[in-house]
Formats: sequence, structure tokens, C-alpha cells
Amino acid sequence: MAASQVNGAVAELLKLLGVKRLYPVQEEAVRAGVTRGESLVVSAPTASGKTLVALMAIVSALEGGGGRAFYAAPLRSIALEKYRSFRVLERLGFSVRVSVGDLERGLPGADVVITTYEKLDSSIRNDPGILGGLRVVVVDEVHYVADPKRGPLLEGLLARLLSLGERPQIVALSATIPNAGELAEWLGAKLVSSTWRPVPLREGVLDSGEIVYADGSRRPVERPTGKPYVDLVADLAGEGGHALVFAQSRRRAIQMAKQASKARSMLYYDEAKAREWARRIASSGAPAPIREELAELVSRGVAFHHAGLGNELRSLVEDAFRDGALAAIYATPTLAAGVNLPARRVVVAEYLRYEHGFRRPISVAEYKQLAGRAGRPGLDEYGEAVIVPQGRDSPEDILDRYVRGEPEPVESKLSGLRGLRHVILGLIASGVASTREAILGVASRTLYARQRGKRLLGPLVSSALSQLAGWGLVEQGPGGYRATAVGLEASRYYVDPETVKIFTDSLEEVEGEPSDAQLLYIIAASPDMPRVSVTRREAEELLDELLDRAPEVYDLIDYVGWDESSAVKETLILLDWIEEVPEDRIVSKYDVWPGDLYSLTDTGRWLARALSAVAEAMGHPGVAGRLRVLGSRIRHGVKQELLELLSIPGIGRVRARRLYNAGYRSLADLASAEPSRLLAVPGIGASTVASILEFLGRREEAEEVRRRSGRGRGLAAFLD
DNA sequence: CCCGATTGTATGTAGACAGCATGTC
DNA sequence: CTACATACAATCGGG
Repeated sequence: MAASQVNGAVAELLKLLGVKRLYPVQEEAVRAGVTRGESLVVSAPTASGKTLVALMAIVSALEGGGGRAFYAAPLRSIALEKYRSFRVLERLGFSVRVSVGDLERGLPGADVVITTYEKLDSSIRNDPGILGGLRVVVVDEVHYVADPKRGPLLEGLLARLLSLGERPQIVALSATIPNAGELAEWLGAKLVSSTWRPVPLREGVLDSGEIVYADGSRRPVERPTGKPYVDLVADLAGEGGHALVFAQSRRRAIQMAKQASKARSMLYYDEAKAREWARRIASSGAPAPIREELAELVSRGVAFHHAGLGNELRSLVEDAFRDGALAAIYATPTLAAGVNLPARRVVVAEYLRYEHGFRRPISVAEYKQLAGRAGRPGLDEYGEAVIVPQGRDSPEDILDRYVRGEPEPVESKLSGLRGLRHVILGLIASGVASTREAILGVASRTLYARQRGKRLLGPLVSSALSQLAGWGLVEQGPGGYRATAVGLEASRYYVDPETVKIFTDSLEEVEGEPSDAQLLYIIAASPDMPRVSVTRREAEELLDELLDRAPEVYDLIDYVGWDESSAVKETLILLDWIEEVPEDRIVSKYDVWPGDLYSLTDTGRWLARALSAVAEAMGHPGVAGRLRVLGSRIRHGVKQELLELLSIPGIGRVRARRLYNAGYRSLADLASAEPSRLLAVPGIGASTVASILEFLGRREEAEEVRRRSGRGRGLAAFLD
């Protein structure tokens, strides 16, 4: 279908994007009625043009004006990436905004809002009014409903949209899955499915010195190192290709990268660019041992990549790869879940992952996700995914399982009570449903109901309800269920109901007011917290150290299994963090990565604020106040004494500490401070001084400092 | 008897969303 | 019911 066959705003959109011809999925989507408000499930491979389908749906739905569109993705990074490509809509007169976690509060009032599942769900809970005028919702990666942790929330969100009197158009984008038709029926949508990719994918398996492809063709691979994960990268040097190599543990990814770096003469990469990126990594803010190790590898044309790196290093590695500076990235599956980073070849060097005490093969769906990153549009004739058989697995079996095999069908995970409790609390707290029948009404719109039958829902909903009631989050009144004050806060802050249960139980356990360490332990023990790994050796030492530093925490530790050990470790990490122990020290002492530390402090401060609100609702203003302070301290990684100084724009933990140590301990101290003496504090420059004075209302002096620094470079200007 | 090689054994294992009110070095 | 690479310890063997 030629692009000229659509008209109006959609035609204008295609013109803006320079689209002359629609891809097969797009064509089929138009035929199925995306531009006429038809709901759709689009099941197609990565990079097959699903984003344009979403754009066409949005543009046509908003064409008359007055309506709104939401786009929801599973990851912040994907939402931010989509925001960049959706901004083209601004040229058609629509306002576009992103709203994820720490960016934007609430859902901004733009025509098109790009967000995450949780943010959208939470925003609807807290203000159902935003559903007014909603014309279309695009749900990216809808197969996430099968995710055991986050799937139920997405399922609940979709069920709620389906229950609306005026149902918006739903455009659900999915990877290729066998039961896309079932999802389409669930969502009242038409199915558009395609296996077409702009860059064809050749999948194969390594079999003693040869890649054997699914169609039986073969390609010999030289074996200069005998390590398949290096040889398969070196093999590309002749044609100037780069590879993504996937491992199933962080350690293995790093090891492989190190091994590969030894063979750098056999690898193809731009050495000058590699040195440049290595320099940038070496001058990043990450802890020295990590940044140095990574920089060393990058200078040799390889890198490792996993979530522990943290966003800064991860982006640097990704950008270096895009720039051609790297022959290969050795990565854990995070890389494939996140932003778009295609490569000539994908090597699945491992497909067995340790999980719950066993080593099990990753799913076919997960393999397809990794393989799908092969093939750069416009650059490669085709992409290539090669699996390396592990152990005694025969290449033929692996080919059958992963390449010829079908991805697993998407199955509802709503039977897990954790997710169901969260969803039900949301329904009650936002006033959508107050009776068991009303809740069942929404629940009957879930994928679970379709797949497992409505009969099973009754007992599930009942047990979730009785737990919520038993934990004091909801109560039964004459008109049905309603959220308690505590339940309302839990829902507003979007925390797991069990987090609140642990908190309220713990408060009862403690005599008098809980200490900071106890509060941190409660936060660390929350099911909302990420888990850091604890080695057997350190488990005991960590417990000793914690009980040494804060014996009162003992009352809260029920049984020390792995979860509790992890909570103990996290409590110590957070304690050190808010005592201003430097990041480098924490990273080496606890053997955690910067990215892990970030997610602990990020989640920790969020939980502290949430529990502060819960404590307030429980009538514990003292505890609430202390949690608020703790939240700020976790956020900034400082002792309480610095918090006052941190309220000044431009002052973070480092400058605040320097000012404090120089004798400026409060805003009052600074209000009477001599500008020239402030300038003498190390790390405090003219613009910081100006910003301090400005904040304190000393306008003219701030101007004076700015003027002088502009002319005479800081301190010198004051000495003449 | 010392040192190095070989064999045995204990050990550890992916990821990341959410509120609110404004800005790190 | 199902692994495996690694780091370090214990043991063996050669000179």
C-alpha cells in the first residue's frame, strides 16, 4: 500500500517522516482500521514498524482536537527513547510529554503523554479524571502481562480500561507470540500479526567449527582462541561487523569480555574511537576500580554491560558501541530489554541461568528477544543470531528448541496474590469498586478470567480481600469495602500492600519509637526493595556488624534466611550511605555495584516517604517526621546536619559538607556570611556563591559576585 | 624436604517500576 | 529431577 492511500493528519505525519511506503504490519494495521479508531493487537518482531502504527493511531484519534492519548512502556528508558521519536507529533500541533518516575509529577496535561505502566496506573488511581477525553492508549510490549512481578499491574490496568463506559481505542504492541489472537479477543481488538522484519534474521547454532543455520546452510568459523564467544566475534572482523554477546550472569559477562580483550588483534573496531571512549569512561564519576577496568577493556575494543554499571556507564558503553568503537559488548539480558541497540551479529553464549537453586534454560521468548537485536536497519543485509550449545546439549536439539521452536504463549500471572492485592487495593482506594461483586466485575475483564475461567476468580479475590482487611488496608462498611486511611496512602504511593503490613507489624513489635536503624531495616525488608546478593561467608559478619551498631534491630529480625540476610546487608549499606561513607567505600566493602547502590537508595527513599505518609495516617506523627528526614538523607546520602544546606539550589552532598566544615552550618550562618570568605571554601565557586546569596534574598550581592567573577575570575577580583 | 602439578571442594549465580517537589561535581 | 566455572585447599609426585 502506498502511503498516499491514507489522508488527513496521518498523511501529513507520513510526509513529515518521509515515509513513502508502509511496511507490511503498518499496511495491515491501516486495513484493520487503526486510523478509524479500531482497537488492535499488533504482534510482530522488534523494529518491524510498530511505532509508526502507534503514531498513526494517535494522530488519527486526536485529529479533530480535544482528545488525549497515552503511550505506556515497561521501562523508563524505552519511554524516554519513544519520547524522542514521538516529538514529531509536535510539528502536527500536538503537545507531547514524558512522565516517568522521577521526571514530571502526576501525568502532565499534554495531548500525548508517554509513560510507564506503573506511572499510568498510579496516575489513573490518584486522579480518575485523567481518563476523561482519553481517545487512545498504546501499550507497548503487552506480552509483559506474563511477567510474574509486573504483569498483574498491567493486566489490572487493561481490565480497568476495558471496564470503562466509554472505552478508548487500545493499541497493544507485542513481540511475536503464539496466542496473540487470544489477547486480541481479550482486548476487543483486531489482530494484526506479521513475522516480517526490515532486516531479515538468520538464526543458527554453533556446531564444531561451523554455524549451522535453521535452513541447513552452513558457515565455517575459524577457531583462533577456541573460545566460541571470542571466535564468533573475531569471525566478523573480515566483514567489519560488531557483535552483542549475551551471558546469563554478570560475572560471566565480565570474564568473557576480559578473555576477548586478550585477542584484540583479531577483533575489528575503530581503535582511535575506542581510546576516546575509554578516556570518557575513565573520567566518569563511577568508582575507580570499576571505571578503570571498563576503560581498559574499552580501549581494547570490548566492554561488558549489566545493570550494576549504573546508567552513566551503561549509556557510555552503548554509545561507544553505536559509534563503532567496540567489536563486541558482553552483556546480561538487560541490554536486550532496554533501548534499541542493534548489531550485525548476536551471540547467545549462554542460555542456562541459575534460578531458585537450579540451572534452567531461558524461555524461547527470552531467546527471541536477544536474537531480535541482530540486524541494523540500513546497514546490514541481514542480521545473524548464533547460539552456542552448552554442556552436552546437541546443536540439533538447541536449534529445535530455540530457533524452530515457538515462543511460549502469554499467560496471566494474576493468580499470584501479591499482584492481585495491589490491583484490588487500587480499585477500592480509587472508588472504582467497593463491593466484592464490583471487583469481580472488573476482574472478569482480565486475561486471567478468559484463560482460567471466571469461576476461579471468586476464591482468589476473596482471599486477597481478606488479607487486605486483615492488614488494615481496607475495611468493610455498610456500602461495601472502603480503603482505610492507611490503605489510601499505600495506594497513593503505589507500594505493595505487604510493605505496609510489615511496617505496621514492626511498629507493634518495637517498644516506644523505632530507631533509624530499625526504620531502615523495615524498609530493607520490604518486598518492594531490590535484593542484593549475600555470600555465605559475609552473612554472619553482616549480622554481627548490624547488631553491634544497632542491637535493637534484633527485635525485628524473625528468621535469618536469605531474604533477611539481604535485608541486613541493605540496612548496613543504607546506614553507611546516610553517614556519608563514600560510594567507593560502600561498593568495595559490600561488593555491590554502583547501579545496585543507586537502586537501593532510589527505592529506599521512595519507601521512606511512602511509610512516612502511612505513619501519619496511623497517628504516629513522630515516626512520620523521622521517616521524612530519613527519606531526604537517603536521597542525598548525608547526615541530618546537612539537610538544611541542601535546600539551596546548586548545593549537593559534597558542597554542603564543605560549607558545613568551613563553619557554615545553617542558612542563618550563610545569611550573614561574607561573600569573599564563601569563595575561599574549596569547591565553592563564584556562581555557587551567587546562587547561595540569591537563595537567601541577598540579590544585590549576588549580582556583585556575578559581575566580578565575569571580569576578574573569582577570588582575585575581591582581593584588589 | 620443597615446590609445582593435580585433584578435590566450596561457592555463587539477571533485572528494575512506583510519590512529591525541584535541581549534582 | 536438573550446572558449571572459579578460587582456593588438599594431596600427590618428582627431583
